Amino acid sequence: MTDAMSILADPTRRAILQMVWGRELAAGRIAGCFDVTAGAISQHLAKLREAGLVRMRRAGRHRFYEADLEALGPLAPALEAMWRSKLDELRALAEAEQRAIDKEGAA
Amino acid sequence: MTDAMSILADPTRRAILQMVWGRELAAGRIAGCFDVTAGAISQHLAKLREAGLVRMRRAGRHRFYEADLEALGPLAPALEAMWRSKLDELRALAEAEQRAIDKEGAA
DNA sequence: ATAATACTTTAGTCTAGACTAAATAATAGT
DNA sequence: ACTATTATTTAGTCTAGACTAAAGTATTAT
Repeated sequence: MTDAMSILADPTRRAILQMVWGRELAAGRIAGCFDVTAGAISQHLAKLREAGLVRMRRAGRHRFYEADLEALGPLAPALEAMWRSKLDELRALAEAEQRAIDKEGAA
Repeated sequence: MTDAMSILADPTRRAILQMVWGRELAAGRIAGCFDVTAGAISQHLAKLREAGLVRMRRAGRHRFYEADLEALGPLAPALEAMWRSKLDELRALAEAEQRAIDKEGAA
């Protein structure tokens, strides 16, 4: 499970990566956004780090994580595109719903 | 396990996808290239198909599979790049070995 | 009809890995 | 020193999913 694809198969790990995409974030801040325990998130962060997909920096009792876009290679633009199209998808869905509501109101 | 990333986490499935990248191939021809049973490969093909990552065409008692590059979206170029750089990697390794042999011969 | 070929499906096993709770480590404040 | 805070590590559970062997489904050939 050392290759990037296997690491990124887990949805939680992808969500983490998305959170630290282009900005540092402390482990606690990350863990706070999920339903699972801090321990579980710490394990995910360790795997991301072992695979070299994120960098870590200690500061006092905090540990800041950030995505390593270089290390992701060709996957970096792919992920960005997927996340962007996911957002586009949701937006399109919302618009379709809005149109349905408008139509209903006009009837 | 319906998302493309989870489907592609499995190395066997990635190898299959690579085999049917840009050319149709019968299930049997594909299965022949792996150590696992034909049943196992059939299961992998079913998953790839359910996820829409490959297309299937019946012809007599054969079933031809081919990658659906459209469906892969942003992952298509990423995979191509990864496979290319993998090949480049292997080539570089082979050249390094050749240099080592040459050097040894000269000593 | 019978048999052979090409695949898939099913039933059941086994393991990787995601999770929790609790213990441990390291730093900072009082 | 003691306590709180931040995070990791460990031990152990539970489930998804990859695999096999065997049975099932089509299709073609004799």
